[in-house]
Amino acid sequence: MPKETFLKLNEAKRKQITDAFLKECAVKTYDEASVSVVVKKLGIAKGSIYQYFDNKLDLFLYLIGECSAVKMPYVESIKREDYSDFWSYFRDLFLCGYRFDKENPLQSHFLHSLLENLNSPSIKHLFKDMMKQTVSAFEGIVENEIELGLFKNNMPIKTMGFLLYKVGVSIQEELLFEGAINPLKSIESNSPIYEGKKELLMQKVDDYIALVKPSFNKKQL
Amino acid sequence: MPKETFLKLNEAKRKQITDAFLKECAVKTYDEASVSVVVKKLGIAKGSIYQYFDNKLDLFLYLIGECSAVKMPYVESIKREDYSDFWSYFRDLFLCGYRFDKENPLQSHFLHSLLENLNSPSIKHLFKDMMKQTVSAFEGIVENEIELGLFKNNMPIKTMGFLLYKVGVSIQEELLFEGAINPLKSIESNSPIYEGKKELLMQKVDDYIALVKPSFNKKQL
DNA sequence: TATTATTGTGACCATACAGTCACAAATGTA
DNA sequence: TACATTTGTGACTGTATGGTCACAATAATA
Repeated sequence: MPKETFLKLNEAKRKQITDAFLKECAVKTYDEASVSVVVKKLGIAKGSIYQYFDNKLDLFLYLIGECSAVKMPYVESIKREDYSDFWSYFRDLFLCGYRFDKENPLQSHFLHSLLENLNSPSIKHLFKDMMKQTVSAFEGIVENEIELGLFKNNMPIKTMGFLLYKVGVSIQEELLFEGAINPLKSIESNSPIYEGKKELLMQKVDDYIALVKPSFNKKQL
Repeated sequence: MPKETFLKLNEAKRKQITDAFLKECAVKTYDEASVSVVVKKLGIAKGSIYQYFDNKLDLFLYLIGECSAVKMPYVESIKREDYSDFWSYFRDLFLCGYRFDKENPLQSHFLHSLLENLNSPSIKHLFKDMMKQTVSAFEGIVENEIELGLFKNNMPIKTMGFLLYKVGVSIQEELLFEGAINPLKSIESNSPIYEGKKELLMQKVDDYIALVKPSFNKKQL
């Protein structure tokens, strides 16, 4: 948690600092990201940062919290109950993500970059915990779909949850892998990751859904 | 490539050095792994290492090469042609991996640990290339299965290849995630990753195959 | 044995970083 | 204006690393 010194700062300066670190961390790993470098760019003293935050990790956690808070409303703007089919809900989640990305490029870039931090020496423990939560959320989703009679009930839930999680991640990863999106380039121009690539993204989502649906859905009799 | 000074070493010493670095790198990331530390453990001078290898990366690449060479025969001991069904071949590949692990624990540990290096700052470029090769190999597999009329031909091959690759990786990752295997512990006792866990591994493989098969296989008419 | 070639050594260099702290500047208060 | 409190500063510390190099020890050759 930031110290109150940081919270008492005027909004402009707070945003300036936050944004600078978001940008640094969106482009580099936690361990690569350098407080010294950002501070130089900002034109403020290094000591100041340590009057705002306990340490580098504290700062990083603050960034995660902020960006998550910004994204949350987008994700929560849709509810599973309003869909008869899981996959159309799943699909719309990506539309929400697209809107979030479009309206908050910097935060989107940062959250995307978190995936690259899974094995960062200094914070891998932390990320293991986060992943544990995410995966168990996916397990919950699977359980729910099974109760609804939509997903298969003859497969280990853990495996289904894990795979569903991996599918979600793979969509992003494959786009990256193919070079269809290029965060390092788009962040330079402060543009969203998926700028002008809505169709591309949703096509990939549809591909994955079509491919993966038969694995999860109960067979129709 | 190691310098010839290294190759001229007697086998015992060469193995001693290789093994020490394998162990270090199996437990830590490339960037975390420390030449200084290993050298201390070995009781030799740091300068010696730099008479054997150009630099740390050269050494690391040597380790990859050696371990791959050891694993290769295991993987190549079975051929797709000898199976009527892709998934039984896929399954047997894991049996081969199990044997390799059992007979070469250290090398197995090292190769497993490579997955944690995907985003290591100093070598991520290198790993992107390796992944590119792997994924395109999986695309080749998919293409072949399509030609055989076994896999669906109405899905993008790239996506199918990428997903198949992810499935393979996920098996290992989920076992790790669940704590079913514990490399950091088993390497301490020089025991294989899957010691006494053959059933566990193959059960997971079977689960994944059962789950994922409907996504890839052409529907029977 | 004397000379040369090869291998081994470890103090040392350059580098980079997170985090500190004595001090300075600015702001608030009376 | 005089004092107190909060905020800002940047040189400095401690720490760790990969890599070097002048030199020492050993092995090979004659």
